[in-house]
Amino acid sequence: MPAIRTARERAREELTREIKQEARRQLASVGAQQLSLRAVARELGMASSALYRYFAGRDELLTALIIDAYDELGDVADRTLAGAAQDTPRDRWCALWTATRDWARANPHEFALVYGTPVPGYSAPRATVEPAARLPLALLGVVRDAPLRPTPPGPPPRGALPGQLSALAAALAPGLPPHVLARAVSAWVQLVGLIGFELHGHLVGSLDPAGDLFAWTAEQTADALGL
Amino acid sequence: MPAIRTARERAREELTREIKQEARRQLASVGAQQLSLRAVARELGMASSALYRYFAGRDELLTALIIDAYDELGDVADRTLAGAAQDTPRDRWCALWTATRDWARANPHEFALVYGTPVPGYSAPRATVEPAARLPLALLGVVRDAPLRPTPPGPPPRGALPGQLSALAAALAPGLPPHVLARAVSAWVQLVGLIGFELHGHLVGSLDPAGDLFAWTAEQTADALGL
DNA sequence: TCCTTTTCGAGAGCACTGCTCTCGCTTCGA
DNA sequence: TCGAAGCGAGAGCAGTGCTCTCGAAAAGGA
Repeated sequence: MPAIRTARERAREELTREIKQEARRQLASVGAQQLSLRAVARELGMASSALYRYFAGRDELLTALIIDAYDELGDVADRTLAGAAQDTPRDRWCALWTATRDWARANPHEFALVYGTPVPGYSAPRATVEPAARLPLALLGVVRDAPLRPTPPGPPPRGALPGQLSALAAALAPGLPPHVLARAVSAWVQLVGLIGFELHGHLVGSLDPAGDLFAWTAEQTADALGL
Repeated sequence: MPAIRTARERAREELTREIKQEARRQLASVGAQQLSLRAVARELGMASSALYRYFAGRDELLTALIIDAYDELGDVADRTLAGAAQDTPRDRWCALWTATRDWARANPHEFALVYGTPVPGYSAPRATVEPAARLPLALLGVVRDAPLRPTPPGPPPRGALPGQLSALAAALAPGLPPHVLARAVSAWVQLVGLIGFELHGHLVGSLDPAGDLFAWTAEQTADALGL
């Protein structure tokens, strides 16, 4: 019954949204480190102390922004896949890569917030793991649902890795060979790592602009997976 | 003539070193974000304002720490290669990977400082690029000096990438085929990306502990390079 | 309708931060 | 020897996250 709510509840929900919205604006313009509760309150025309009625502190506000960022990236992935339903799996894979990079370049601070250095003493709350998994799940879904060319097995997993891989496969992609799953994880690391390198300037002077390197890496990983 | 210096010069050098040392200690314990000039000064028993005689500000102090961290990582790489001079190139490659991960796990805040989200509005000064290049150069050196098994060429580089790769090859590893150089770059991204994922908790619950995944990735990249 | 309980916003205040400026003291070099 | 330069300390400014209290407003039971 979302219609019959007290005026207080509606106001609270609206203000919570406005606070997040303004915080997001500041995040986009100055980054997470410089995000200031007082500045958010100032911009909203309220006392900074009043903000604590809605968020327990800076960390909780940042957590909300992290979840939003993960969800937005997950939405981008879902939309991309929906728009490429008729394409080959390989094209869907590359489309996901491109969409992720485009989002990251358009929202560098949001990308840094979720895939960069965590804020100190901050450990991701439970609520973040589900939205965080959306992008890797979308990537894995393309691999899972595709007819894969056979690929050479590569180096054998050792130690705890075979168990970890089979547990992961059982939960997410039953039937996927372990070495393919391992390569999918590698691809995910490459996707995020390469975007991070580009955004944080580690490629400046050698491989910047990185668009073509990025496209090559997407194809390289698709090859390795047998897509 | 480093012997004949005024007392002032010697004191300045020593204090500069002590400031960096204390800052490093704080960096290791609380991270870059929480690094406080005032706390450093307090610990050294001096007024915070006096610190500005030695470093123009927090950013400059952080830059000094960044350079130190890159150099320490470079030293680790050099020492590792020196200690593995008799090993096969493949073993040298894997030893570099392991040493890098070990250093990162022992110095997570330093790793985050150099490979994590840059501080806001901060762009790496010229002085950092040379020490920053030491680890990738060491990795590339192993590949350059090794007899490589022929590997399938993989997807062709397009757009600006062939030019970037040949310029890079000309400067660092003449004669290295472009697709091998591209894979070396990919491997570098994977090395740093995987360590970042592990340190920042992105693998918790699925592939953590990540030691065996890491070893597998090292071997996988070695295979791809023909090592 | 009244009255209690809960919710809320504002303000003051605390303990911090980075950074600047000034004021004396010490050291250096001509 | 004496002026200049380097240096440390202190006060101060503007900003931060966060807490506490107080009065007003809304909510809901009697």
